[in-house]
Amino acid sequence: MRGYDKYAHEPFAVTVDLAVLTLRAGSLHVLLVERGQEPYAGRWALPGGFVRPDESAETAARRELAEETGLKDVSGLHLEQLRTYSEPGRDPRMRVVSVAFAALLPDAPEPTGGGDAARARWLPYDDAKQLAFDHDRILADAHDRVGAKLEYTCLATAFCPPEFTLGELRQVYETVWGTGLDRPNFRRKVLATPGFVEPVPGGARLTGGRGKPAALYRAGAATALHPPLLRPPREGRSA
Amino acid sequence: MRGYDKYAHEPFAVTVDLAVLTLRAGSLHVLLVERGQEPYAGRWALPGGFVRPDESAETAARRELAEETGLKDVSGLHLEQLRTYSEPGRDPRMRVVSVAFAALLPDAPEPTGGGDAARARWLPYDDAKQLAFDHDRILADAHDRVGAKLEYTCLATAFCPPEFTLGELRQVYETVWGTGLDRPNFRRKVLATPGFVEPVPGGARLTGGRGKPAALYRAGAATALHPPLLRPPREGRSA
DNA sequence: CTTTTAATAGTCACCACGACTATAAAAAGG
DNA sequence: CCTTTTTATAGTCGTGGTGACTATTAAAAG
Repeated sequence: MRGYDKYAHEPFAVTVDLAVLTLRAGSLHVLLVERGQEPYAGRWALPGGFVRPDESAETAARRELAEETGLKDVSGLHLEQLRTYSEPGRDPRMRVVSVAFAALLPDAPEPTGGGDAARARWLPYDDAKQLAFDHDRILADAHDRVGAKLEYTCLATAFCPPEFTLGELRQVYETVWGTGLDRPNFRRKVLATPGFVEPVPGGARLTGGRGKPAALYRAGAATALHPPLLRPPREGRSA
Repeated sequence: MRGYDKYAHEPFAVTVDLAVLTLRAGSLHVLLVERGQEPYAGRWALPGGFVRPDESAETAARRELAEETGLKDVSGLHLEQLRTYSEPGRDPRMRVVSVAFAALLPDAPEPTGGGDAARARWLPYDDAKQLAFDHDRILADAHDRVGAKLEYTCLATAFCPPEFTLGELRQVYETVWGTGLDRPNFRRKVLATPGFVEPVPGGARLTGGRGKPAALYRAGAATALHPPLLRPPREGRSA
C-alpha cells in the first residue's frame, strides 16, 4: 500500500443508494423519490444520501431507510450491501462513490416523505425505468441479487410479515422470479428444509381469503437452504 | 435524496484492497505486503491503494493488481468486487472507505515488489493472521465468497492455467473447500455440466506427473453452473 | 346450492448423486 | 524386469430429491 502522503487529489463524496423492495398486490414494487433539482430534475431515483463522518455505510443506509419510509423501527429489516458504484462521471456535478443496498420490506406503508425529501412513492418494478444517474443498473443488480439469494437462503421470509402462509411465501418466489411454481411441490420442499419455517403454535390458520384456510408459519432459525430451492430453468436455454 | 448543498463535512478517502488468491503446492496462498510505517508497521496487509480521481474502483483494483504482482497482462484475470468497508475508525489516521476485491490467479509468480511497495510475498492462507487494519475480516470474506461461488459458477477455472486436467480442477475445489472429493463423481459431474469445460482438440494429455496421463481441458463458455456443484455437508451439522 | 379458488395429501417415475469397484497407464523403487 | 504406488477413467447400484400429476378438503363467491 502506498503512503498516505501521496494522497494529493480532490476527495470523494460517499453516498448510499437504496433499492427498497416490497410486494404489493402480487407484484414487486420499489420505493422511488422524485428529484426536484438538476440534474435529472423530475426523474425518479432511488432514495439515498450522504454518509456522515461518524457513520458506516450500513448505518447511513438504515438511517435513510427510516427517513424515507417513515417506519418507526427498521432494525429488524433485511438490509444487504449490493456493491459499490464508482465510475467517474456517474454524477455530473462531482466525484461520488455510492454504496448500494437492497432492503426488503414485508408490508408496504405509503412513504411519508419525511423531512425535505421530494415526492416519494412505490412504483411497480416493471415500470421503474429511466431512473436518474445509474440507478437503472443498481435496481437491476438488486433484483438479480435478490432473485439469486432466494435460491439458497431464507431471504424470502424477509418479504413476509411475522406470520405468513405457505401461499404467501410461494408468491414471493413467483413474483421475484416471474415464474409459476407447483403448489404441492413447493410446500413439500419448504417443509422438508429444516429451519426454513416453523408452524405457529396452536395451529393457527388464516381465514378470510378465498379457498381453504391456510396454516400460519413463522421464519425459522436457518439462514441458508441446504439443498437450495432452485428456480426452474428458463425455456429458451442455450444449448 | 438530499441536496448537495448539505454536503458540509470533511470528505472521505477511497481506497481499494485486494485479496489476491492463488494455489501453490496444493494449498491456498494470498498475496501480502509488509507495512513499512505506522500504523501497523511491520505487519502484513492486503495490497491496495487509493482510487485516483479519474478511475473507477475496478480500474484502480486492476492497476494495483498489475503493480503488486508485476504481471504484464492482468486483463484476463478474474476480479470480483466483494463489498465496501466503511466503519469509522478502521484507519486511525483518517476516514477511509475501502472497496475490497478478490482476484484469482492461476500460476503464482513471485511478486516483484514493483515501485515503492514494501516487501511483498505469497503467504499460505492459513498463516495469514493478524493482518493490519480490518484485513483479517476482508480476507475471510474473500475466502467465503470464493468458496460459495465455486458451487454455482465456473469460477474454479480462474485458478487454472488455460489448459488443465480434471485433477487440477478438482484440487481447486478441494483446496478452497478444505474437503476431499470423490474422483469419479467429480469427473462425471463436471463433464455432465454443459459449457463448464471442453476437451482440448486433438486429445492432448498431460504426462510427466504420477499415474496415468490425464486429458486436457479448457474453460467452457458457461459462466453459471446448472445445477450447482454443492460442497459436501459438514459433519457437525446443526440439527 | 353450485362454482370457484386455494390448501393439503398423496402417487409415480426419473435422474442426479454418493458410495463403491474395477481397470488402465504412467512413475518410482527395488 | 517386476512390483508397488499413484492417478485417470469406466462403470454399477441404491437412495433421495424433484417434477408432473391426481385427489380431497374447506372456505368464499355467485
